[in-house]
Amino acid sequence: MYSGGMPSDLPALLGDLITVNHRLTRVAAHAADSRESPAVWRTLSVLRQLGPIRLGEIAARSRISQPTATKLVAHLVERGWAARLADPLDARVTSTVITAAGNAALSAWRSELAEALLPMFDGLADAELATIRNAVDILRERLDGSEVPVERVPTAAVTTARVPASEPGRPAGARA
Amino acid sequence: MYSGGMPSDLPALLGDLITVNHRLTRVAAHAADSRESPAVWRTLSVLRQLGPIRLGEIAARSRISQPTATKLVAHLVERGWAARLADPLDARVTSTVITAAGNAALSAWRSELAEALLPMFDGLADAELATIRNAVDILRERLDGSEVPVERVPTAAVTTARVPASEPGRPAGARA
DNA sequence: CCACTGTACATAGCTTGGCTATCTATGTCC
DNA sequence: GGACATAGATAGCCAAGCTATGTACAGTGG
Repeated sequence: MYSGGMPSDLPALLGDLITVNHRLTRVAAHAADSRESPAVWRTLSVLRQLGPIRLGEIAARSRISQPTATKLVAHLVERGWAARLADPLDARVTSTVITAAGNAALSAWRSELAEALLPMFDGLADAELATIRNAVDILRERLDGSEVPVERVPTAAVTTARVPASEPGRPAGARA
Repeated sequence: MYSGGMPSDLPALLGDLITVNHRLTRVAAHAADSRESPAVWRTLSVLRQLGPIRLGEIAARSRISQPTATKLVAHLVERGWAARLADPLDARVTSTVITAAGNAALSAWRSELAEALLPMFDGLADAELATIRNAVDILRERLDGSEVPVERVPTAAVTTARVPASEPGRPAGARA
C-alpha cells in the first residue's frame, strides 16, 4: 500500500502506480463532462495523434478488442467526430479520421477537464509539476514504445509469433 | 515556493496526465489477466487501507455512487474477500472489512500485475523510477487530501473507535 | 409517546465499455 | 479457381457505472 519510503521495490511501485491510476480515473470521470465516456476521448486522442488509421490499429493502440473499436468508432461517426474513408487499395479496409468537430470536442474536453481538476492540483510547486510532467512523458514513451508497436493483434487465434522477446509471463490469451 | 520556473501549461499537463492514465488502465487490464476487474482491486485496496469502513465512505473514497459500492462489496463478500460487521451503535450501518483471503488475493494481484508490467518498464534508469515514484506519491497525496468536499465534518467522529477488528467474521455485538 | 425529518444502505432499471465467438467480404498465393 | 489469411461487422454476454426510489433506523420537536 503506502510505499512512502520504500526505494527500489519495482513491483510495489507498479502496484501503487496502477492503484493511483484507477483512483485518478474515477476523479477524472467525475470532473469531466460526463456526457461522454473516457473511451470516447481516448479514442479521439488516438485518432488525432495518428491521423487516418485502420480499425485494427485503433484497437491495438488502445489495447481494446477489434469489436470494441468498431463500436467506439461507430459512436464517434454518429457524433460527427470521426469519418470513415474507404481504402482504394484494399476494399476490406476503412480508415478512420477525426473531423474538425471531433478535434474541437476533444480540445474542449481537455480544457474542461483541466479546469475541473485545477483545484485539486492547485498549489503544487513547480518542481512537483515538473515531476509529474516527466513521469507522464516516461510513461507515454513506454506505452508507445513497448510491444504492439506496428504489429497488430491477431483476431482470435492463438499466436505467439508477435512476441518481440519481451513478454515472459504473459498468459497469451488475455481473458480466455 | 520556487516562483519563476517554467511556465507550466497546467491544463495541457492535466490533459496528458488523464490520457496517459486511460491508456495505462487498458494496459493494466490486459496485463493483470485476472478474471476480476479493476474496480474489485481498487475496492479491496480501500478496504485494506482503511480497515472497517462504512459503505458510504467506500463510495466517497472511490468516487463511486453508493449503489455501486453496495454492488462491489456484495461481490467481494460473495468471493470471501470481505466481510460485513453490524455496527452496535447504529443499526443502519454495516461496516466492511477485508478478510485474510482478500488480503492475499490483493497481494497476489499486485504481484501478478507487477510481473506482467515488468517488461514494459524494463531498463528504466533509477532516476526515471524515482520520478515515477515521486509522481505517484504526489498524486496520491492530492487524491487523499482533496477528498471531495463531502459536505461533512472531516472524518474524526466516524472513523474512530470501531470494533477491535481482529476477527472479521465475528459480529462483536449481538444485535437485539 | 408520536409524528417528522434526515441518514445509511438496498433495490430496480438503465447505459455503456469491454469481451468472445462467429460471419462476411476481400485479398493472396498456389 | 480453390484454399487459406486478413479486416472488419454482428451478435450476445457481463461488469461497472449511474439515477431514482424504497426501507429501516436515528434523532428531534410537539
